[in-house]
Amino acid sequence: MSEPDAHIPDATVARLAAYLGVLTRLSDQGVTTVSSNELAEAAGANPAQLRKDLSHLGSYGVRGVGYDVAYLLVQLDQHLGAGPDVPVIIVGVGNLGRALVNHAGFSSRGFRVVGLVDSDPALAGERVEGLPIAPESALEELIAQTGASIAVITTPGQAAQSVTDRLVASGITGILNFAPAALSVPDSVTVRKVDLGSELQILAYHHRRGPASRTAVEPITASLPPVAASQVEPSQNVSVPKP
Amino acid sequence: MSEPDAHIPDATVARLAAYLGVLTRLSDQGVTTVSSNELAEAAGANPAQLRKDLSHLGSYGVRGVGYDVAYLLVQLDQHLGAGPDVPVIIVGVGNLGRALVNHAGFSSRGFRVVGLVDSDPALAGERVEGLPIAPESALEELIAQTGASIAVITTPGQAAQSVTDRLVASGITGILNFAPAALSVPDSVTVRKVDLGSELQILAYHHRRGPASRTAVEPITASLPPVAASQVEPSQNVSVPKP
DNA sequence: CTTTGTGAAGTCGTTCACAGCG
DNA sequence: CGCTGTGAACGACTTCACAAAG
Repeated sequence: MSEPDAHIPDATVARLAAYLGVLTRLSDQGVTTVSSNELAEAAGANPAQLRKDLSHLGSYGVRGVGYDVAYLLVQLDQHLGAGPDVPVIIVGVGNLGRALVNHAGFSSRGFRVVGLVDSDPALAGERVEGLPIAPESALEELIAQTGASIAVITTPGQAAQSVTDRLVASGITGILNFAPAALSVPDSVTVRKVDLGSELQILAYHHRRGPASRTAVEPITASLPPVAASQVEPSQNVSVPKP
Repeated sequence: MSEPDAHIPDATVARLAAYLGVLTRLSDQGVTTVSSNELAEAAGANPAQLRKDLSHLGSYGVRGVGYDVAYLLVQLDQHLGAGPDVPVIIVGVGNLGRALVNHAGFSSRGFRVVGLVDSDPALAGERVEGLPIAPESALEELIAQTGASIAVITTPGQAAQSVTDRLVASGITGILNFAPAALSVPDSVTVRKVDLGSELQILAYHHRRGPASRTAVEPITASLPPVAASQVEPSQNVSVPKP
């Protein structure tokens, strides 16, 4: 299975994104070669799993040596990336929305926040990190002008579904949802949900079980409920066992 | 399996946390009864899965009727929760850290941010939402004084591991990690990782596959790599198919 | 001799479908 | 008669272990 176009499991895609991040850092550090052992450890994964994940894309390693960082980086980018400067808009400019405008993790991956929208008229026109906040009525226009196909929702839960419907109608195909609500979208749209409150709740649960229980957590891109639709929870977890 | 103490799969725990959030909202709205169908839809899950999840805790429903919202809420709280006002500290007071200090999703779940730490001396003493920023040297003291057992890391990636080591040494048992780094911790500590850059990358991947491919995303508490250790990625995703 | 790539086996989680109970 | 609770079937992901390649 070295052919590129086959179906790639969701769990694998999530890990590939993590590998990409690690590779970018290694490349910046001047590292030229990595073995599956090294890369897996840096990404919090299992070496065998990493090799299998990579095998979905093709054979980019050299037996007896490992992987060329620069080359693998390019290959991963071609499979996952959408080129540099992918436009993203943020809907809901509260504390969280503001914090994400210049988020380093976004820009380092080639994403750029090109638009902000908020329903509060008092915010219209205000600038955050140099970017003006558009009124909610300008949502469709903003998407058309910026060409964004990915949106981040940081509104209160009750506003999330109506915003989502408008985003979808305007051609958005990927949504990162921080609002505490299950979004309903067509199968053609992918949703990943990040529920920070649930994250702490999960940590509290493990704590209550006592320091003795070593219940593994979910890996970043562990397993997902493979459904035809596309609501995903970003709360992926990665278990880091001690091999 | 109606006995409480059995082992609960990580995937289930993550969903239970989501159910808890939905139930709280329903309760606030005055809803007194829900069926597995209704609750599952609101949480973005499958009715059968929800019933199975709940069965890990016991039989709290009434056949032919559904679940009593208030009662189920209490039961879930007892299994997941750690009581009201669970203390949490945040290490790394950048944009993201500041945004999380008064995050509504935290307080509504009973968590309260009681301490802030940053390595930048220039920030020491500054207040965020009324809470003073402590110097890094006071980390251990802060944990001892507040009794926090859960920490949120929002530092740059390179600082994450050293901070983690100190947190663990001070008795922290749960870590929510936003830094782009795989943390190494003992089995007794649970780590959940949220990598926002990877989240967008995953969305971009699905976009590239064209609107035709309805690759399901990972469910919030889908499958995890069950390891003895406890590094989890919060990037859980939930697929929301159209039943 | 080292490290990749991968079929096969094993494990875990989700979905089905119905018995059980109100 | 409706809806829950659950054993059993199914499917997916992970881990193993080794052949192949450099």
